[in-house]
Amino acid sequence: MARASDTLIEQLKHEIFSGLLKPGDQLEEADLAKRFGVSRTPIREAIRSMVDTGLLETRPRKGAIVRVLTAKELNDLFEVAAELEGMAARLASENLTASHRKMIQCGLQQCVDAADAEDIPEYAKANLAFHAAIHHASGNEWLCDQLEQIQARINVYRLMPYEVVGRLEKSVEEHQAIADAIFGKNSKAANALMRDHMMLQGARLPSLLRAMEDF
Amino acid sequence: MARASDTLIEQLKHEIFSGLLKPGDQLEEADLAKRFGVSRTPIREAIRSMVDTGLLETRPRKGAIVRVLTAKELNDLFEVAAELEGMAARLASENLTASHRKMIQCGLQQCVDAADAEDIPEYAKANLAFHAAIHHASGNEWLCDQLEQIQARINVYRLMPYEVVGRLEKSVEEHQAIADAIFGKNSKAANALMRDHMMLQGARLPSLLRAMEDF
DNA sequence: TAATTGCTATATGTATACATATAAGCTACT
DNA sequence: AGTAGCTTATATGTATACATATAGCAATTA
Repeated sequence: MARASDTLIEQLKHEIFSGLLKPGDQLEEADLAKRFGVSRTPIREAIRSMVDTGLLETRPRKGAIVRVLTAKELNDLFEVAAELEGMAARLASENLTASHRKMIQCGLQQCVDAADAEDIPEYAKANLAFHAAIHHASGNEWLCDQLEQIQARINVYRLMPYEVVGRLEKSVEEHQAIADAIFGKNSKAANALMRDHMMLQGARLPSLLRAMEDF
Repeated sequence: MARASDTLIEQLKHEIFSGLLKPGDQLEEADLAKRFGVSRTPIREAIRSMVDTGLLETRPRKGAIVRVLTAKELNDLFEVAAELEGMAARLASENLTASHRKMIQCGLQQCVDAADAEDIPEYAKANLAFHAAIHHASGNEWLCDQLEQIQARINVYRLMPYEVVGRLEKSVEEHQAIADAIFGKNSKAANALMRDHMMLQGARLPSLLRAMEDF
């Protein structure tokens, strides 16, 4: 049997990503214990873990809340994400194998299809798949882990309908260019294109933050 | 009063960094509870936290051990460290303030002094101070946190006398060049020099790993 | 003699009881 | 009426008791 705390982490993450729990919402141990039908012990372990990964924050004697990021913190996060995504693209281009090539192409195709259908939620999924394929293609496990954590933190702020249809087209074009660079073993271009791609995402932060304040 | 688990984390980290606990050593909850005079609860929280930061690892139902890194994992770690250190150097050069400049210069001086004295443990400390100064100068808090975690993980493998005196001289020269590039606002050079500097560290990995196997 | 199966010891995972610090609300005094 | 101090309620932090799964070992059989 899997550990209860691990299950809890998954469920809490899901509630955060789906928007049920918003930044700033408080998590009371007794509440959660009743809701999930377990004792406070695994709840505490799950909270502790999520604090360590930066999804939650605690004030001493004041419990845990879903972490609220300031504009600067979000910006810092995107800056690091852009750097590491660029690194992944570079390494993927240098170490490309046939199977990884296939996975990247598959992710790309999902993006194209979702964009054609103008299906934004689907595009969000496809986008993650495309990036994850590149992460794995880098061959650096530790880099994958880091990017996964960063993605999780960014995703907390991704639930509002921030994608405009026009942007989808552009995003697909950028993805295509990145994939081409990787497949063409042009590691420098892959790195630069990916970084630019991420920076554009980050540049939309101000409007993202303004949208958040409506809640 | 600070939380017991936080104190425990510090103490356990210290034991790992000082070599009392070596990679592969098992941590039994009951043992630790007796040794530190607390119950198993804060012990478990501390272990959990250290697993999250990658210092320990657990097998289900088999408890925690100090994480053992394979050669590839250490290599991956250095690869990411080099990228992020390079990023920090670049940002430091772009956002340099007077006070940060002073801190970097201070760290550099400590390195020079320790190298002159051929004091290897002191040099290790000075080295960390120099790098930490650059991390902070980047102005990116999240980047600082990441680099701190990575440093901690690398440091587990840093207790053996791996520094030869000749290397100290070279390391100082490299530090000087990096500092010059940062101070001269030459962000591209700062990035490249720092990456090369870190890569050289990583290149010494094979001998490092061989040394480990003696234990 | 080797392998398989079952038992037992032990360490992890969970629940609950207890301690304690903080915050809020009330009362009394200025 | 406002503020200061005390009291109480509540949520966090810790300890301990209980449940359970796994690993090691031994005994029996092929």
